[in-house]
Order: sequence, then structure tokens, then C-alpha cells
Amino acid sequence: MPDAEGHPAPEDMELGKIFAALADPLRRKVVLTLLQEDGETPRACGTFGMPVAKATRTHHFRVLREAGLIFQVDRGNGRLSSLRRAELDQRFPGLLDLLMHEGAREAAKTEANKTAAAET
Amino acid sequence: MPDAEGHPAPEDMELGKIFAALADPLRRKVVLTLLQEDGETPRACGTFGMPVAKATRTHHFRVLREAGLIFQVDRGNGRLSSLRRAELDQRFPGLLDLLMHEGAREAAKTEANKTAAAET
DNA sequence: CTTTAGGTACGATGCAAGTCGTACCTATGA
DNA sequence: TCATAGGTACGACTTGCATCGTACCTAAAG
Repeated sequence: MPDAEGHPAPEDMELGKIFAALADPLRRKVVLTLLQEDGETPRACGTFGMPVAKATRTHHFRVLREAGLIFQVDRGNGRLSSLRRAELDQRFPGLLDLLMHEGAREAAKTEANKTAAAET
Repeated sequence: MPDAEGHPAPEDMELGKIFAALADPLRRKVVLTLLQEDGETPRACGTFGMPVAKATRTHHFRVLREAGLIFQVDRGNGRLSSLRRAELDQRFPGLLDLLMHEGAREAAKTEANKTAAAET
């Protein structure tokens, strides 16, 4: 049963919704950013550099929230998002590690490309 | 670069496609079945009990194949599917364990429901 | 109080995905 | 050889998703 803001309880999270949410590269990047920043400091929705309109951003964050990936708290002006790390590790063990692994892999690949370009 | 039958090499597999493929419950069930059967014995496409038309089944198996989740071999009449277990464990460590974990969880929940119904 | 910044709600649109029926292909077996 | 079973190819339909513009809301700043 989700709460008033639409956050599902861990036992109500569905793997299908999690996968569907993470299938989109923009949303995956948001989760990865939160994951890598490691900070418990939540970030404002607008600070992720998503190259889309405001309305679209709201849509993506809703998908992430309703899947159970992020927790959003209303701070009057602005809304802060944080990763539901502990609950996700408990409910879907290995999921966040998988994302982290892939993030590192892509970073390495990008770095390799830059190096190759510099050597041209 | 995929081969002639559309199987991508491990380094060409994309997490986005994997997640998109596994977002569908029918496809997730196919992978889970292969995962649990543990057998190296590949199964024919028609033996998974998918409640859809033949053409739809072909579609789902193509998505799984092009994402890199399954390997299909043409056996003249009939086509056998097997899980690309080793490659997936290498490329996306933790993914199959995550699926297995969720499969066990759902099986337990279903069992609990049946028990509760029997006690009514 | 007015402005401004961050987000949401709503409606519209274009595109991709899941579904199916039908026709066709290929081996196996009678 | 002919029928049958398992799959694919193609086209069509429907639904859902990502996207956006616009209007609106709320709090902080001036």
C-alpha cells in the first residue's frame, strides 16, 4: 500500500515496475547518480541535468517514486529525492550492485574513447 | 555485433534492453523457468505455457534473444532455447541471482496463499 | 506584495510495444 | 507423398509511454 505521496512499501514493490523504470536511460542515470554520490544528502529534482522539459522530468520522477526506487520529500519550494538504498538492498539484493557495476563499466568505456580520440 | 540469428555478443549487450525485456511478466517467467530448471537441456519455445498466440510468442522470444538473455538453436522442426547463463553472470553479475531470489519469493507467497485458502 | 524559481496537473501528440489472424516455411512421420 | 506440428513474416489494431506546452500552485527573496 503506497503512502500519501505514492511511495510503495518494500513488500509491495514489483520487480516488473522496477525493471520498467530502469529500462529508460534517463531514469537509470538518475538512480546511478544518487548511487554514486553515496551522500545521504538528497538532491533537488532539477539538479540532474535531464535534457527534457519540466513536465517530462516530473513524469520520470513519478515513475521512479512509484516503482519504489527513490524517496521524495517536499521541502516547500523544491522537492528532494534520495535513493531508497537500504530497502532496495533488502528487497532486491544485488540490484544496486548491478547498476553500480554497469555504471563503472560505461565510465571506463567513455574514458577509453576519450583517450583514443586524444591519440588521433 | 549480433550473429546471423540475432544473438548479441556479451560486450554488445545493453542493460536497457535487458531491463526492458525483463519488464514483461511473460518474458520474465520464461527466463525464470530456464533458470530454475537448471538443466542444460534447452526447451522448445512452445513448452513454456505462454497464454498467447503463436505469433506473439515468437515476438517475445525475439525480444529475449536480441537482448542477449537466451540462445536459440534451430533444430529443423522446432527451435530450442537455453539461458545464456555464464555470459550473463559475467556481463551482468547478480542479475540472475536477483531473478532467482524474486522467483523464490513469489513461489513462497503463492504457497502461503494456497495454505491460507485451505484453512478457510 | 510582487516577483521568481521549482514542481505539478492536464491535455495533446507521436511513436513504440503487445496482441492477433493469416499465410507461409521446414522437418518429421504416417 | 501428403498431412501435421512448430515457428516465422507480415500487416493491422490497440494500448501505453515519452514528450511537450500551457496553466497553475507554493514558498522564498526582494
